[in-house]
Amino acid sequence: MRPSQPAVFMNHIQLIQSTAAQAIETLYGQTVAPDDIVVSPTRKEFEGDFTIVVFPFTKWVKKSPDAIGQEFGAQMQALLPLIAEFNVVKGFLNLSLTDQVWKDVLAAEMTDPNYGRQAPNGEKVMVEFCSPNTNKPLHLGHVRNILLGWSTSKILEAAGYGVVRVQIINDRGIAICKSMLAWQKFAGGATPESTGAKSDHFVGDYYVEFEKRFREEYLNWQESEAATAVYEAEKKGEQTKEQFFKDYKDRYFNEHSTLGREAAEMLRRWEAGDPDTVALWKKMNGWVYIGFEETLAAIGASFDKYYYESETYLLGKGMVEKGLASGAFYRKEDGSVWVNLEDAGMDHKVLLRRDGTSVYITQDLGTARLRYDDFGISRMVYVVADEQNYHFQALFEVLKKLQEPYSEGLYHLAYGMVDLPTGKMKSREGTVVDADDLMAEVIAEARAGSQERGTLADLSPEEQEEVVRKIGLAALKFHIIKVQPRKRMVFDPKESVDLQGQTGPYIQNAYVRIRSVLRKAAEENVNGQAASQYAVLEKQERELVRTLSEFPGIIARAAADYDPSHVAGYAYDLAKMFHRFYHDYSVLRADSEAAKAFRLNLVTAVSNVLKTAMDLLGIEMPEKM
RNA sequence: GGUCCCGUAGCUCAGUUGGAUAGAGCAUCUGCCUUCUAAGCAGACGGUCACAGGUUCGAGUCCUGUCGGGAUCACCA
Repeated sequence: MRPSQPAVFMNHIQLIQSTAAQAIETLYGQTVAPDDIVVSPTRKEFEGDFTIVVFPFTKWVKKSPDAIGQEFGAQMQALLPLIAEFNVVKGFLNLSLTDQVWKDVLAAEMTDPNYGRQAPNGEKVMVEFCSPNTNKPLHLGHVRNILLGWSTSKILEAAGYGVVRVQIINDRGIAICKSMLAWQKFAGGATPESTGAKSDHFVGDYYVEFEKRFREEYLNWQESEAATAVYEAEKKGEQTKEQFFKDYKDRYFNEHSTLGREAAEMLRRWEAGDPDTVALWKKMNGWVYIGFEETLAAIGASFDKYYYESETYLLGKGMVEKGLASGAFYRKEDGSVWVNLEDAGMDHKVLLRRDGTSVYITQDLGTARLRYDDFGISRMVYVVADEQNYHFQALFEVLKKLQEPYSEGLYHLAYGMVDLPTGKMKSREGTVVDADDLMAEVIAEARAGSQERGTLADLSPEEQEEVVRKIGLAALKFHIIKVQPRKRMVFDPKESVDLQGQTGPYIQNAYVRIRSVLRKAAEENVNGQAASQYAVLEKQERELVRTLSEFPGIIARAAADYDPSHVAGYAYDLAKMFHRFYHDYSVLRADSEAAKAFRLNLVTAVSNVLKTAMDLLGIEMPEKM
């Protein structure tokens, strides 16, 4: 891969900024940092490519913004021959670059398929995402997580980082024991093979079965004398029986429930390494992993390494010892170990229980170190829902106190919950949207749309299905990834299968239209060689080239912010601009050979950028649709 | 109660370090396919940027407060 030049867009703006700084020096005798001068792309209702805001200059000269704009524009033009002309509207100086500038950047770099991607910068970053529990299949929340993690990792790669993708799988604990117990008691030896069920769903069904049986058991118990006695003894004020037992559920599970006791007993046996229990655990987790792999493959995500909590949950004690030795942590009289995070605006946090066992954060300390030892990364990104904000804040502070070498490069990519139009997803109420079902649904919708149009008739059934898969997944993925991560989002299944408007398929369609033009161009032996003869660019053509020139900067910003939605928004804007151009102008029937050649290069560049941008979002492009 | 996040059109969302008349899509209505793919284009309709102050030549954006929604504040994970 030949890496592209550094961001041209930044170069043009930076060039104008430094020239403006020079002009300010000359005209007003002031020294200003180029970065402090506001230069932005000119809004489309005005004439020009870039705009300088001259309002701030009134500090130095007693003139109207218009007068300053005029004299400043003239000075800029004198200093920078690339500026063809300028105009002043209110306090805004609009500069137009020469056609030659735009023709040059288009020809020099934008027709390269790798345009926008930066050369390796030698830094390695790890991205952790997905990280499911093994008792249930993946759902819509995981889908958002996976899309964010995958996309962020692709964007970091494009920005020049070496990327390691990992997930940590919560394969232990009471949840999977519930599934194990329910299977043991109620399955009668059934397996995914014997029932034909997708294997992670099969295991999830036993988790649901456990919860169902437990609920029945609890309801029955509530009628007993023992339950009434507990209620009478412990109710608070005027609490009704119903309210009381709602809150009492966890204590019932731990103190009275037969199923609860059995599940807890199973967890104890697992922790003790009981061979039968471990064998059952391996069997059921094995089923889950097969199902997860199918789902991940369908989404199009893959990982370099899997970490398992069963292997990491005891890690971190050594680091706690180290922190004690260095005085970063302290031990209470009861033997528990704590860290004081008050200087970071937080509380004291326990790191080891008084019996010496680990807590959640202890494990993450050890895992962070393990990953550093495994890969030598300098940065780690954790894609985890925002309910864990406090945990990661604390984790990062603790790692800083331990002076871990990667501790300045930690980032929690927090994202908001996904709600449905009907409200929150609740597994207890069966409103969780399953990942496999969701993908099947959007693909079915794309299939229906495609059949209606009949544009794929000349493809084989397999090829048609491949196109339909790409379209459906594009709709789903774009719908989710276009929203800023930190925002809670409402996911309306009806809207997610929309194929028109601000959607993935809309962008795919722009690409497909270009591919069609390029196929025709090849048939007609049209190529881009005469492009340099093209004299005057149309306004829409200039706007397209300028927008293309923003692409490297967009990638850089998305990488710096860990925010794929920037790329999504940009891809949509570019596609929209292209669709309008396509409607208003013809490539292959342009007035001159020069125009034909120039436009061929232009749409080639647009197709490259759209394809790259969508690739960074984990979305594939079809050749036809 | 403390801390953090969110609040922009009927709905879903954009809105770079403060800059021009706050933008898209969906929905509703109206036009445009013998012409490179109409999953498209153009137009109409739709706003007290939650509210109130403040800073500024200029605030959706920054500061303070209020209201509404969410998360979190375990020797759970």
